[in-house]
Amino acid sequence: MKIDGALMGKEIKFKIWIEEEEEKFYGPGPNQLLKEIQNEGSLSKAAGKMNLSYKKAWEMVQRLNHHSEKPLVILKKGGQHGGGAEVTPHALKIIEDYDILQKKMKELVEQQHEFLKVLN
Amino acid sequence: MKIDGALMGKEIKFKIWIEEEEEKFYGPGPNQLLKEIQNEGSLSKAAGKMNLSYKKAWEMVQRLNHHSEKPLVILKKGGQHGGGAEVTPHALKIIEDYDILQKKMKELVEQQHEFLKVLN
DNA sequence: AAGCGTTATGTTTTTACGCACATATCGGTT
DNA sequence: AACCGATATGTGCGTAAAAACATAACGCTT
Repeated sequence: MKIDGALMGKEIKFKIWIEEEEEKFYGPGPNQLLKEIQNEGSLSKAAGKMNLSYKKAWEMVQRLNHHSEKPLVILKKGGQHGGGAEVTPHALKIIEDYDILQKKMKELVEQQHEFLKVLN
Repeated sequence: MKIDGALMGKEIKFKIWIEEEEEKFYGPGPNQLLKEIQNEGSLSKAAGKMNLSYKKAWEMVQRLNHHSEKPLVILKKGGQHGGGAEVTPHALKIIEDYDILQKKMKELVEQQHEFLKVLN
């Protein structure tokens, strides 16, 4: 059986994000960053895993914390291992919710994808 | 009754597009452009309505036609009115399908938006 | 107090992109 | 054949985004 979507190489893609006062602060990037921070316990290592400059990662964290009542990431400098980063329980909740919405969107798109046939 | 989404100014936004071989060719911009072309019968006027340069609009049309088996826009140069632009029935079908998907996505997001509460 | 690894921040360089501008082309009308 | 309005296409400039580079600050350990 032929699957149109794959054969013709056309894909429906989408992106979800959260913004406040015209500023985007949560999306695919920050979502992944939070997960990496959770794994690594370090912002610089998390950035490295994502092929992201430390600076951009740091700015992401600032935006995240700025737009949330309670901090999502806690950064510590100095100390035994030079410092570190950890995510709060609030962050875990947001990651989960974002992933759920992402999944539902994906299902919706896949249901609907036969409209690409018009392009043939 | 308080509506969290409005009060805290945080919004969930999304975008859908179609791409082929890493190249985006259909999204909110082209979708609106097709509608404007249908109204105006002219690519330059359609571009004007969108505050878009003629060049960018023309490139959009090239991409649209390039990635579709059958043309979505027919451009004519010269003649009584200097030329003109019109959309094909295929374009109308795509516009419709895109708008439907857009609407369903919007509904899904609105259902799900209570997850913003975590940010308070 | 010296060392270490990480966070924190500034400066410079490069790249990408939009945008204005200029000009050519076409074909029906007059 | 001159005119007109729209399509067709190239070029240079300015700005903004991204990347690269440099350096400071911190606090525990030894």
